[in-house]
Amino acid sequence: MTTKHEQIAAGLINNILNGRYGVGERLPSERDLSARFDANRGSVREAMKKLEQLGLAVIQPGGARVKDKEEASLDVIGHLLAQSEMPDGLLIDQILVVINSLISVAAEQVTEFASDVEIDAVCGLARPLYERELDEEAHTLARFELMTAIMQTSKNLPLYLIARTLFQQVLPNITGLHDYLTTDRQQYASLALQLRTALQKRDVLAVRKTFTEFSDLHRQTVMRAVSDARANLASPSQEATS
Amino acid sequence: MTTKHEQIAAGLINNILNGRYGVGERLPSERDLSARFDANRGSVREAMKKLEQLGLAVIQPGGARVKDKEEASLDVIGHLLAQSEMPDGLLIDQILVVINSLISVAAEQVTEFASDVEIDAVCGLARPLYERELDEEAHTLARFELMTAIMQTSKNLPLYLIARTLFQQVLPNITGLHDYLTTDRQQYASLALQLRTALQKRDVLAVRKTFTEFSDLHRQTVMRAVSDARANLASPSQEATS
DNA sequence: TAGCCTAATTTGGTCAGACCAAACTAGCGA
DNA sequence: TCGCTAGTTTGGTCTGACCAAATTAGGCTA
Repeated sequence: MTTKHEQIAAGLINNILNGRYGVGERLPSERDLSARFDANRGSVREAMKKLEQLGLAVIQPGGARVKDKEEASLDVIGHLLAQSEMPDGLLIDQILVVINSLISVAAEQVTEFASDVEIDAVCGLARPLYERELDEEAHTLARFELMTAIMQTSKNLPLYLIARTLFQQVLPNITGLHDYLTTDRQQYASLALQLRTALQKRDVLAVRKTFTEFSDLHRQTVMRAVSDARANLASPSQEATS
Repeated sequence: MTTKHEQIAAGLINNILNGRYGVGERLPSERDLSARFDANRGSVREAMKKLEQLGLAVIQPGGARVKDKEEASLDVIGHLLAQSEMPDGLLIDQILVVINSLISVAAEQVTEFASDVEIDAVCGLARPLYERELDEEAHTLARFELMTAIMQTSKNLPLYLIARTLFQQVLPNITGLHDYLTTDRQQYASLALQLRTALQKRDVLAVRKTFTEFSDLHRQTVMRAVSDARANLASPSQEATS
């Protein structure tokens, strides 16, 4: 069971993201909330603290007010994705765009500055993509691990923190998509090989090109799954359990 | 005066980032800390909540443990920059690399999808850079505003949240650099003009090219200031107060 | 002596009730 | 109608307490 202040925070977050509390509006007082959630005021305060950290509310003497989503922390993304049963396709696409951009930068940094050992380690993580037969879930995981490794090897802390945060927000919210994923393993394998040779030759241009293609492929794959899933959700057929 | 839990949190954050508490090590208990900071346990708990949100510690029954910086939230960047009197040049450079990458993406999105009105608004924000004579601070602010506008107009929420977070972390920590900034206004002006025409023609390639140059220039400017500042700090001369 | 298992202690999670200062509100008076 | 004031509400902090889980210490067994 989750702790009480987590439940309270989750409830408040949902209410805010659903628009049940408008921007600028005052949230109920801590004493109100403690009564409503049948909890102690201290617990409510801890939940409010979380809202403040998420950037969803400002807490001041006199009352807590709802802030605009655009002023929030990056961590709201996960909550936004979790709002509806099937995550918002547009939002996922936007996230992928960002990740793709960051991973290109990271890959260039790696190509230029990483040690041979580090390059080898990264290449090792690319291997499963062209050597082994992986099921959908394992394939997704392998891709994420490869990307994470590249980000980490880039030694760019902010970049890595952003990527890790985004992954953490996205991964738990796309489990429902696994049934709809149709991964073109062939193409991924060819790209993984391409990446390996480019990295080992330290060919920045080739790496960049590979990642552009890799990104496009990745984005197409996910977006196709999202639209399939949404279509299926709209008119559920016997495929739902396949 | 800041609130008590903020003071406590600040103290703990510093101690962690300074390495006074090693990774994996157990933090003092809430009761210990409340005695040490002469505060109530509830206040300490609120501070701990902040640490947890920052990703600097995990809190479990049995004790709170320090996490690795790499598992932290993006918000630690600001605290990292604030650690030393003069912000870490490498870290700032890494941040700029990320921002540059993101703004390129945003600019491309804007060029392709933004309405004419939005394009005009962005161009309006570029104007001060080539029309007016701005002092260092105003120039920096104008650049930030232009970048923020582009990010916002891109309609990519994650991208915008990341950029805004980074700006918020960086801006308060580079005020000490203003005295060392030597901005090449000529070049900025020319690039701003270039950007305007490229945007209005909706020429993606030109926009991309402009932003590559813009980014390089920006990065060089800031990095020069950082190294100057650090040199001056190492051997303070009469210039310090200029 | 080495290793395991139990019991005492410590720790975080929650609760109740209270006081203060700042912010807000309603009502009074000019 | 406007402005000021008194009362109320709100967040910030404090004291002290109980519970369950985790940790630790100790004793017991092999």
